[in-house]
Amino acid sequence: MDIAATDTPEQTTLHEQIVERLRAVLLDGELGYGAKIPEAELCLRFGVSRTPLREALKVLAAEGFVELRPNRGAIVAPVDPDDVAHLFEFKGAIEHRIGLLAAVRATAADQARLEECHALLRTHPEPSAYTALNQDFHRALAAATHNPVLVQTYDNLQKRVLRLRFVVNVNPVRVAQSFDEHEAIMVAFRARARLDLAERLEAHNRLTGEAVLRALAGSAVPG
Amino acid sequence: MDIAATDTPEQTTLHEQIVERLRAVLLDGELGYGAKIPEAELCLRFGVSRTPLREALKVLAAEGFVELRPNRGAIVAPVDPDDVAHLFEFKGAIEHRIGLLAAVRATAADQARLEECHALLRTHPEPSAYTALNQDFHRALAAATHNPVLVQTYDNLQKRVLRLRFVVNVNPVRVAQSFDEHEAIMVAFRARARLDLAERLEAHNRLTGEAVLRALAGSAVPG
DNA sequence: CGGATCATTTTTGCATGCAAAATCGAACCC
DNA sequence: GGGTTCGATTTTGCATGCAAAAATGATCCG
Repeated sequence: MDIAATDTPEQTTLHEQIVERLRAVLLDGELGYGAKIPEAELCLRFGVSRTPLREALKVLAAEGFVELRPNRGAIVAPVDPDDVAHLFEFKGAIEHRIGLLAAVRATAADQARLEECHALLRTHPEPSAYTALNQDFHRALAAATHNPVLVQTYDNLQKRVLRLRFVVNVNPVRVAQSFDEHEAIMVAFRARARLDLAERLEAHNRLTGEAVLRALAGSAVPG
Repeated sequence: MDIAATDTPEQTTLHEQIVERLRAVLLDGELGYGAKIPEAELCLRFGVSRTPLREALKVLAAEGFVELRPNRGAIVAPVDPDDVAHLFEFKGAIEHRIGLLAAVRATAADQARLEECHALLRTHPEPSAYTALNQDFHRALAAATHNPVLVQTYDNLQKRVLRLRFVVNVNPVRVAQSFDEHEAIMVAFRARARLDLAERLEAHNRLTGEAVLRALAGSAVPG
C-alpha cells in the first residue's frame, strides 16, 4: 500500500477552505472596514451552508480579521489608528528579533531565497507589484530564523498590516525609499551583522508604520 | 431608559463560554497531551450541542491549544520539545521588548500593581502558589507596556507555556531562583533602567525555558 | 412635520439529522 | 499464531430546522 504516497495527504476540510477564501476576500479589501459580513450571502457565494462558514468566522476572529458581535453578526475588523500604531510597534519588536536570529541562522538556501526576493523587488519597482514582493522578502527573512512559532505570529501580523493597504494606497515615494532600506538591510544581512540588521529591520518597520499612520490620519477611515 | 446601565453589556454567547471553559480544562491538564478530545463527551459535560463546541474547538486550534485532524477529530496539542524551545525563544523576544517599553511607560498604578504582585510572591513562597502568582507578575509587566496587541500575543504564549507545568512539575529550587530573578527585575524596574530590565526579563525567560526543557528531556512526554 | 412605538421581516445562535469517513472487532487466510 | 480483510459501530463534517434576538419600516402621537 503505497509507502511513498504518504506525503502531503493534507486533506482539507470545508471550513478550512472557507477560512482561506474568506481571509483572501478580507485581505483583498473587497469589504470595507467595519462592513457587515452577511452569513447568508457568503454561503451563497461559497456554496456552503452556514455551519462551516460560521466556524471559519470564529477562526478569523481569533486571528484578528473580523469582529464578532453577539447576536449582531460579524463585521470586518474596523481600523483604529491607535490599534494600528500598536500593531506596528509590536511588529517592530519581532522584526528586531528576526534580524538578530536570521543573521546567525540563515542557511545558504535562506540567503539565496532572500537574494531572489530582493532582486524581484529591484526588477519590479512599480508600486502595484510592491505589496506582494515586499511581503515575500520579509517572509523570507522571518523564515531564516527557523523558528516556526515566530514565523506564524509574524505572518499573522503581516497580514493584519496588509489589510491596511487600501486606506493608505501605496505611495510611490515610500516604495522607492523602502527599496533603499531593503538595500541597507541586505548589506547588513550579507555581512551577518546581527545588531545592524536588527536595527535596520526595526527602523524599516517604524518608517512604514509612520507612513501608514500619516496616510490614515489624512483619509477619514472608510467603513 | 437607564442611561448609565449601558456599561458592560458584554453578552456572551454560548460558544464563547465554551472556549473559556474548554481552555480552562486544557490548562488544568485534565487531558493528557495528545489525548483525543471526544466531542460527544464534552457536549454532555458542558450541556451543549456539538455546534457551539465545534466552533470553540476551531478557536482553540487557532490559539494553539488543540490540533484538528480532518475527519479524525481534535486532540490536545502534543508537546514537542522543539516547539517548546521555539516558544520560549519567541517569548524571550517579547519579554525583552516588554522590559524596554514598561520601563518607560509604566504609570504609578502599573508600578503599584507590580509591587503588589511581587509582594504576593514573597509572602507565598510555596511552589503550589507559584504558577498563578508568577503569571500575574508577568502579566502586570506586560500590561505596563500599554500595548494591547503585545499583551494579547504575550497572554497567549504565557498560556501555552502554562500548559507545560504538568510535565515539569514546578521545581522548588527553580521557584526560589526565580524569585531572586524577580527581585533583580524589580530593582531594574524601579530604576526604570530599560536595557537592564529588558535583559533581565529575557534572561529570566531563558532560564525558565531551560528548566522546562531539562524537565521535558527527563520525563518521557506523556500522552 | 419630527419622533416614538409596535408589528413584520430578517438574521443570528444553537440543536438536530444525515451521509461519509474512520475506528473497532471478528472472522479468515497463510 | 500473526497478520489481513471485511463488516458493524462510532465519530466526524456538514446541511437543515427552529426559536430568540435584532433590524426594518409602517403607524401613531405630539
